[in-house]
Order: sequence, then C-alpha cells, then structure tokens
Amino acid sequence: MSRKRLPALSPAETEILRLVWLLGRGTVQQVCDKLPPRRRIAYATVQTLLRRLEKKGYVRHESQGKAHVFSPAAEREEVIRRTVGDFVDRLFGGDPLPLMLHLADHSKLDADNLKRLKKFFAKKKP
Amino acid sequence: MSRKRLPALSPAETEILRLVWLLGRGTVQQVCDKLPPRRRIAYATVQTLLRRLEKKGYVRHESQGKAHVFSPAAEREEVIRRTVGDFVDRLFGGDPLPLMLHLADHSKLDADNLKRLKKFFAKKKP
DNA sequence: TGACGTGTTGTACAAATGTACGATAATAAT
DNA sequence: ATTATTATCGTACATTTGTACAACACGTCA
Repeated sequence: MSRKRLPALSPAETEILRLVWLLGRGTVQQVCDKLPPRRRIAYATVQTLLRRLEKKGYVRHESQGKAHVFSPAAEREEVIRRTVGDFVDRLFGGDPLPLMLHLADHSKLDADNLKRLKKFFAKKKP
Repeated sequence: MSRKRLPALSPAETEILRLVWLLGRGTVQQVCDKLPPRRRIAYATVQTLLRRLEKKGYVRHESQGKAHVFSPAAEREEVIRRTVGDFVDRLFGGDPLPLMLHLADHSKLDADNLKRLKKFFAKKKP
C-alpha cells in the first residue's frame, strides 16, 4: 500500500470524515442526517466538504443512480494516529501523558468504561 | 473572572501558545528558540502569531526596553479543556474513551509513566 | 412526454491561516 | 555622535477554510 501522507484535515473536514467512517458508506443526505443537532451545516456545505475530502484522498465515491455514495478511502487507524499525533505535538509538545491524565480527570466516565480502563491498565505491560 | 469564550485557536497559534506557557514569560526570540527543530518557523512568523494570540486574548505583552515580553493571559487549564473538548467532538463525536484507549495503545510509555497511570486508575472512583 | 423533485457541479466569496519582507525605531558599540 | 545591530510594525499575499447559491442533469410520476 502506498503509505503516502495525505494532506492535513481541516476541523470541519475531520468532522465529516468521522461521519463517513461511522456510516461505512452513505450519501450526502445520510451524512447530513448524522450531524449532531448542535452542529447544523447546510447540505451544500457538507457536499463541498466531501468533495474536498475526496480530492485529498480520504474518501471515494461511487455513483449510484442519481446520488453519490461516499465511503472511506484511507485507513482509519492510520488517519487517527496521525491526527492525534499532530494534536499532541501542538498542544503538549508530543508528550501524550498529560493528555491522558487530563482526559481521565475531566471525562465523565460511567462505571462501565472506568472498569474497562482499570482492567486495561492493570494488565498493560511496559 | 470573565469566563468568556475566546476565539478558536489555529494549529500554528496553539503551538506557539504552548511555548508561551512553557516559558512563563518570554520574548519572540526566546519563543523561537523553544521551537522544536522539526518545526522551524521564521522569527517574523512567530511574531505575527504572537500578535494574533494577543488580539484573541491568549497572551499579553509588556514592553521591556526594546523587546516585548509575552506571557499567558488566559487560564491554561481552561484553554486545554476547551481545545481537547473540541478535538474529541470532531474526531470521536465527543466520546473520550476511544481517544484514551488509542493513546494507551499507541504511546510508548516508559515504565515510570505507566506506573503512574496504573496507580491513577486503580484508585479512581466512578 | 413534460413537469417535478432531488442531487451534483461550478462557482463564489469573505474570513482565517501560514508565512514573511521592508521600513522604522530603539540600543549598543565604537 | 555615527554606525551596526536588533526588534517591532505595518503590510502583504497566496492558500485554505467555511459556507452556500444558482444552474444544470437525471430519474419519476402523472
């Protein structure tokens, strides 16, 4: 696989890409419907964002009749890794620990998730 | 304290702001010197970024002789919280757990930090 | 077959971003 | 004082980003 670095994602693009991952495959309309109520963006705007994501290589589309069906075109894990990495670099100089502690502190974790984390770290080896 | 939402930070601004936090107080030159070798930005660019950070309310400056000495003007914890929150929203739809697990998985934690995390989670209550 | 809805394309555009040069002002060295 | 050194300021500018309208295409239903 051609592991070339894709162009950076803008915040809005990131948001849309997340929805494409969530859907697996979906039309512009379906992506719109998945938008959180808080974050209302016009259909046309989502369209543009998807177009740009495609140009950048993050999604592809296939024409299904009239509509376009979009689907991921890049390894999600890889994109996440890079995006998180960049974020940690900028805000914490590359050290992930402060972020982890911050998240652990400020996130309202339900008992279930907390248990998962406890277990995860209990058995994690150096 | 006037808890008003400051304008969003751009990636480059975030990076510079981190250095101001790191320094406590510092001139443009000192900020430049703290830039990681990878991320070389011209003096003039750092200057502009600091100017914008000041306009947005993230830093202040006091003239010390010829040079300007910049220092933080916003609560770091608060800024971090908001920045991280936005990031989690965009990339994970607001759920911090996937990010925590991702970090735990992909970060090379030395034994010391791992111990800290183990302890942290062991005694964390829901 | 012609009007209707739905979706896509092209295009636009102001604001934000990243980056930096040239002019000017203040300092320090000679 | 005159010059060399620095730092700031104003300004600039190509891109990118966020947002979206108008025009055009393709099936669909009457």
